[in-house]
Amino acid sequence: MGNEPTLSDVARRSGVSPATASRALNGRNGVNDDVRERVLTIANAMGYRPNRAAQNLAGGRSSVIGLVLGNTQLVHDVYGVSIVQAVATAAADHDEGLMLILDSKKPTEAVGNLIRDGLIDGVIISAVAIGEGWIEELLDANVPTILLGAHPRRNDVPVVDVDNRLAARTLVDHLLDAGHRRIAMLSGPTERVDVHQRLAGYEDAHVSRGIDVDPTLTVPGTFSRRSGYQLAERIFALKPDAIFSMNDQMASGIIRRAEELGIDIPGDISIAGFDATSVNDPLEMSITSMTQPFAELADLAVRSLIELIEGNPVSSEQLVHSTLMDRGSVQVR
Amino acid sequence: MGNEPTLSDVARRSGVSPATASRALNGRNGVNDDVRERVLTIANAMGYRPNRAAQNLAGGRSSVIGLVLGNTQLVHDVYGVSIVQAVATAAADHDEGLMLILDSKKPTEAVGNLIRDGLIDGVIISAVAIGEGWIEELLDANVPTILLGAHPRRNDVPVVDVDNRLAARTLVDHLLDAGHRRIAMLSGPTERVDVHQRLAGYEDAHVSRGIDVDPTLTVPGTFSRRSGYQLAERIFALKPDAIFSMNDQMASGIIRRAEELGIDIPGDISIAGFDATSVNDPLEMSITSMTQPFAELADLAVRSLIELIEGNPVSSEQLVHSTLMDRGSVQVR
DNA sequence: TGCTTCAATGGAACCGCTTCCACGAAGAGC
DNA sequence: GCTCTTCGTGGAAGCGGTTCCATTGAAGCA
Repeated sequence: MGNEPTLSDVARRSGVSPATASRALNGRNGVNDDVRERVLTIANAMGYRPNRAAQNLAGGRSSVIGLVLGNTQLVHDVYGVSIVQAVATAAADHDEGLMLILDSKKPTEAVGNLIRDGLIDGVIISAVAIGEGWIEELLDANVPTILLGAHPRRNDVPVVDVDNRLAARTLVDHLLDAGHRRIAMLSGPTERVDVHQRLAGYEDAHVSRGIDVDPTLTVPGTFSRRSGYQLAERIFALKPDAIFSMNDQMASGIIRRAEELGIDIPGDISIAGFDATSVNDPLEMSITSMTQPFAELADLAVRSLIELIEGNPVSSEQLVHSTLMDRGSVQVR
Repeated sequence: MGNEPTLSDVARRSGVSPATASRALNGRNGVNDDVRERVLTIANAMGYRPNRAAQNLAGGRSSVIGLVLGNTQLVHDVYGVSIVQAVATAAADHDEGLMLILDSKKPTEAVGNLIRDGLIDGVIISAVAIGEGWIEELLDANVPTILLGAHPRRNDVPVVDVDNRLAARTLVDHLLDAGHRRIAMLSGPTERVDVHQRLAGYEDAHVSRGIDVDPTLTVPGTFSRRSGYQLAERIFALKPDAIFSMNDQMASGIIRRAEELGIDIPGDISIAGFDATSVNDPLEMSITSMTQPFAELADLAVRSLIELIEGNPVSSEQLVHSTLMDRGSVQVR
């Protein structure tokens, strides 16, 4: 089995210099069209693939990006898993390698090393990692970075996220349209930006109809299913018509508790979630929810990161639209 | 901000040639001890880190390995997720980068390209990917490969796996010890090797006590929770004392159905699972199960792959021991 | 027609590291 | 005391690309 063809091989076969061959293959201009075509054809015929290590050494890019998730326990984290899967796919689509960085011990160092080692060109940091102090360091480390989900204290790093505010508003509008008026909300950790955004959306929906917002209807959760389960009774005690849970996992916990208490969902209380991950467990009741457009988010994040790496400007906030999935857990009153 | 120090910088500062510095840093012999120490100290002080792309170009290794999962939907796959997390951690522990390959479209090409591009040195293929035809190609492609979970038709590739047969036997012994005699089994896809191994373990346990194995007690499932739920009634109809489900997810489906049918677990029927992932959902009943020692498996796989990459022999099958987690879903009769 | 300008191309340096090979000095063997 | 090894070391050649710079020939212009 002969060795892999190199650029020189292609050049020789094409009757040009390596320099020209390189230019032709990389779409640089200053190459005659017929020459370019010939080189391309021959390279293709030879099954030529550039050696990335060499490219990287010479040119600076490795064509590998990192995905940082911090020390999440993926097993408990549907959102995180979805992100991983989506970003992996998006990266592949853009012909980028994807390096997974879960190292919980010293991620700054890990990422810094990866960058310095020349192994990756930039990183996508998932919101699930945000809040861990080391991220700050990383953000200051001057590596091309895209945040997937906003950071509470940094607005100098481009963010890609779902339009949380609008999504929440859409969902609450749906609830209001269905005739509900006392809409309890199970929110998430208050330091999270998306939580605030969704809260704002909740308020938007109320305000636009002149309905007062009752702050006592909001109960802070932790995004875990258990948290929904445990806080369910407290929420039921608020006597809501409907419950807006900031993710499906908590909603599922609430439903579980409701079953035990003999509360009929959606007969007695409507419920709506977020992330549209309830599809996760086909045995659980499906939940009306706002989608996280993972594929879109991931694609946008990867594309933006590439722009950043190539030195192009990227707008500081890019929001992706979420759509309502009506799955029947909201009943018209 | 000055540029990263290079090997030459270190060499110059140490008063030696780059060649010697390289040898010193890489632990090659033929370097005076005091020289080596001096170089090491200085390199350390300068915060020197080798540029991997350069190392790779010159030496051949990239210090990045791939993890191939095929086109699984991670969201539905606790096992797969656990593998990802464990392998990521293990790779980091061994100072290897981890490239995630989920590309479902043309993974052979993807992996082949990654290897040829010089981006990764070898791959770990998870059992969840096995059975997809392209794996065959990949295995023939002559890249260092470790299988995490046995392949039905290949024994020429080193395998790392849990000792399925012994584990199943241990579990069934536990059931038998508890006084159960009619032990129904919800197995997995019959083409899977681990399924056969666990079946063998089930038989081992029976045979060693002179108990006849009743093949009608075995029902094939698909490892999904839904499958457990759907097959539950069929299993209940077998009037078993106990059920051995080949993973916790199916067991959880069975339990869900039992709840609905008013069957008391473990009062009426004991149940035991596999993988010990039931911890996944704190709201579901916990299930007596055999552990998948993910951390160990991953570590062993990574270490073995490194051996392979370095040209050292690796035994064709390495089994990791599983332990019984008694979580109370088995009741003594 | 003669000179400038520019597009197309090749030559060569370089990215940072590893390793082969040559060389000198010191220790071993006689 | 004089070769023969052996050990420690430096020089230099790549690894496979990219890119700067020089060169050339043709087109453009007066």
